[in-house]
Amino acid sequence: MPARRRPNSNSESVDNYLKAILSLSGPERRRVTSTSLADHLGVAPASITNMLQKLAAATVPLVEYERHRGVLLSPAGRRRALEVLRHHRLIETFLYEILDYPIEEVHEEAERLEHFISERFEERIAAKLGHPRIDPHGHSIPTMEGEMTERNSILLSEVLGEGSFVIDSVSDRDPGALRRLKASGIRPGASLRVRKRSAAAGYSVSIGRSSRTFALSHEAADGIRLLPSVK
Amino acid sequence: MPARRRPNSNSESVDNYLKAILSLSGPERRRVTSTSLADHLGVAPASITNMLQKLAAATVPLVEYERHRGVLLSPAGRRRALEVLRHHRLIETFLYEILDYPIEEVHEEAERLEHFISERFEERIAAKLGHPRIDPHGHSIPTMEGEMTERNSILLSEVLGEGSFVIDSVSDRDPGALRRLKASGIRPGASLRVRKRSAAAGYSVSIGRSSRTFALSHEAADGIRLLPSVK
DNA sequence: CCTAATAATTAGGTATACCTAAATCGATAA
DNA sequence: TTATCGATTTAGGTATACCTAATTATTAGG
Repeated sequence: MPARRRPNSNSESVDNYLKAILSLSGPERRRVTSTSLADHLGVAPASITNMLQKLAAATVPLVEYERHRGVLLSPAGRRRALEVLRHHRLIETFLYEILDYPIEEVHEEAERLEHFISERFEERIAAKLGHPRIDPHGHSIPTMEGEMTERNSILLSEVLGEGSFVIDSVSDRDPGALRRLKASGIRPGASLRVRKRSAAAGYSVSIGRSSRTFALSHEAADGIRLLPSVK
Repeated sequence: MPARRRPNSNSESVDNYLKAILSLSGPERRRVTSTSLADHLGVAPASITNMLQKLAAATVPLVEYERHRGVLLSPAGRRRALEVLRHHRLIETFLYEILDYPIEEVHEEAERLEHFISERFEERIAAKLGHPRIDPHGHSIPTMEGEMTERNSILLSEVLGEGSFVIDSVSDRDPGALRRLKASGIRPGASLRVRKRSAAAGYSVSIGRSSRTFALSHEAADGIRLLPSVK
């Protein structure tokens, strides 16, 4: 019994499985496959099956699991996943606002600390930050009650034609990409105009009032969420 | 291989063993017995032996261990122990100063987080706090280079007669005791006068200029370090 | 100097969270 | 309908960090 740290039986690993399922199942709460979890978490598919069976068999089941049919979060699993996600985004905001971290470094630190902070820590940084609802990447922060407002943003990679948008959020998973986007002025709230799209070359976009365009790969476009421009 | 988190092969458990050895071996760097480690860490003596053998056999040994003769930290072990101790005390100071934690709650949170913060986090909170050298309990914070200034304070429990002192530090290990001490005005920097001592009943002391005395058990006296009053 | 008590170690086992290799399931294409 | 292929699961192992019970060292007393 090494983990006397979590009396709630939620280890760091369990937390990460729950977060991954939350993220991959999307707002529509689709069933999530073992393979996509294995990819997302970087572990062997067999390990996924093992863990899902364990999570489903717990006294308070954290997932709903059927062999060969993927998983869904149970209410308890969803609750915990949202709590960890809240931790993650509060910590990111805190590192960025209070400790002056460069934006591309907040994710990695939050990814570790999210599992270990207490209720008190959560509450104190939230208070210090004025109970923020959005993190520095533009993602919304679940409430203490486990509610998360979903904006109906779309991925830049789903945009087919030209048009004007406001940048909703930017993925935090790749620090290098994030640093490059920052350098181009791509950050939540900025306006973005799609000039041209080609299946092969990706996108040609411009930011703000500038007429200078630059290229974005499809991969980069997969990390940028947009809202229709209100203008 | 669950802990890809620590490429340096220092798990949370290893960190805790190193810290315990550092603390128990004292400024004189006495050899530390398995039993005292088992007590301090709350694990079975057999587990101690196992871990010490592992730490001593590592490519870069973290302890010097001889069967039946106790352990000492190796240079590498001492370096890591002081790094973790620095983390602990910086985090405590940070929680107290920046996040307005009650003094008796900082220890437990720091105990968890000390293992997981990055170099950057350490550096940022140190900067934010103005590179403090003393934590809120009066303990000195090791430098980034792994040096720790030792003041030659004495334990209240070692005081035999009457006398006047300045409180150097207060143990953080028991939140309840710490809360009671705080309520009595016992905190680093305050002056303390020992009025009476009896082997059975403990101490009768007064704080500051007050003539009001109160009682301290021997147990409480074991958590209070004193410096001679300079007056 | 020997023995009894105490301290420390060895032996053997548990749970977590991974892994690889082998087996099996299920969806589709002939 | 069935053969096939990719997805998934089962079987069997590893390492960490604990545990208890049994054994062996050390040390202090008679």
